[in-house]
Amino acid sequence: MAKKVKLEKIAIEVNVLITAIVGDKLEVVMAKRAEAPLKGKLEILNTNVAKTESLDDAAKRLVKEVTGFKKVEVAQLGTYGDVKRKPDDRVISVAYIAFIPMNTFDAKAAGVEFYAVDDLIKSKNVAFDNKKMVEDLKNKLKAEVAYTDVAFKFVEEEFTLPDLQRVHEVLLEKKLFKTNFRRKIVDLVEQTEFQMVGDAHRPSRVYKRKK
Amino acid sequence: MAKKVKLEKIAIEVNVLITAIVGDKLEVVMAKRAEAPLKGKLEILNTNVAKTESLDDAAKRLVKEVTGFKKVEVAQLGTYGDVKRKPDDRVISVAYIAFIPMNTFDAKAAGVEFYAVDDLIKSKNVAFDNKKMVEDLKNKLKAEVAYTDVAFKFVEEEFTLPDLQRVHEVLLEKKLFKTNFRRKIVDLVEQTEFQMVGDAHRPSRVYKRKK
DNA sequence: ATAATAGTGTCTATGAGACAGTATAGC
DNA sequence: GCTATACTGTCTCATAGACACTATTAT
Repeated sequence: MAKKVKLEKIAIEVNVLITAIVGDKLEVVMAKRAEAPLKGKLEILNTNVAKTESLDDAAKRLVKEVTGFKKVEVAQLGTYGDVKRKPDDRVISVAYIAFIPMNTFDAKAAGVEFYAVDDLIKSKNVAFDNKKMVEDLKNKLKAEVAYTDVAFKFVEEEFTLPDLQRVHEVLLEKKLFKTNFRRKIVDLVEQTEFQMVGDAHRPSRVYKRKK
Repeated sequence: MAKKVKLEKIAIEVNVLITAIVGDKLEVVMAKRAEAPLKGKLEILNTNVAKTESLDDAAKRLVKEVTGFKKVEVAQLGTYGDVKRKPDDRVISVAYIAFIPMNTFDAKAAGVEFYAVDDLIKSKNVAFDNKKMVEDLKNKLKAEVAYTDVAFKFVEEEFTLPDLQRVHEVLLEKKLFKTNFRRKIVDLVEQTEFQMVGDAHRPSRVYKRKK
């Protein structure tokens, strides 16, 4: 019954979808390919994995290089291993999501660019199977926001409830009522002694997660 | 900013957690290691990936070899890439779940053995990081049963509602009320013209999924 | 008839959805 | 004052939990 299979080493890389809520859109950092194949098309940031680093560490290293952050949070999205996913070589990609809290990363200053996930999904300019990864990203976040704490990863340690609500709304792709949203998360957060000022309206209170 | 990284190919393999509901337990096929390192310890079935097959195909091939099934359903669990996850070589494992509908696979006849997930998690006899994979399996299924159709993968195309309920109960690790369970899934299934006979009690109707 | 499990009807408690209202900032 | 958004109270309706009841089979 056992079948003989040729044992060859296959190249492996890590792709990282650097992801943030920008305005009222879910966005991800993409790069224009500088070389053939598919020169000029958009691709997800990627790196090789060193012999001496774990997959998680490779993903975090890439994010730190791009953002300059000391600490980054990543989660696996999935591993993409179709034979012809890249035209030339056989490369298996372990895709990670990196969560960037809103308004903490100046992409322009870092020399990279965010793209709206919904635009990428409609685009014809995305390289390899990277559109599939972006779709999987969107679907995974949408599914998980309802029953996990993933939304907190898109805000800083201290945040306002309107901001946190916006994260939920963007990921769920629908508006929520303030009352109902707050009722649902009130047990998970606690007020700090701060509030946001400077806007021409009632200031929002600053909260943090309850331990 | 970019860092130079030694480019070496790392070995990759596919692990498959062949999973079924057996009685009122979640179980998975494990094998006793015949060779060092960790000879005698239990490990998840695994295979190399051929240059010409996708990761999914490698996982399905392994399951077909073991079960003799023509058609198998698999889903990715995650990819495990710590540097020292195996003592000798650097091997990255892409772990898959294979769903075996209840009472369709005679493990003894196939020369393999099911182990209860809860026992494995308590055991000191599991090789490498395979206990982590088993834990992840359990947690993923428990989380997903509530909001996905994963429970249907553990029953055949035609099934009884008591069986489907048992799948939910085992994965959720709690008893459910018949009425409430049926109310929740009634819209997803339709009765066939069959029923189960032979038991000393009222026969259960046979259902199938609604399209 | 008895035992055992399948299947149903329905009360109640909880939580989600909707909306109206009040509060507080800048201008 | 006006405008804009933060925040709160509460009604209603849908769904989940609990439990009592009936149905049908083998022995």
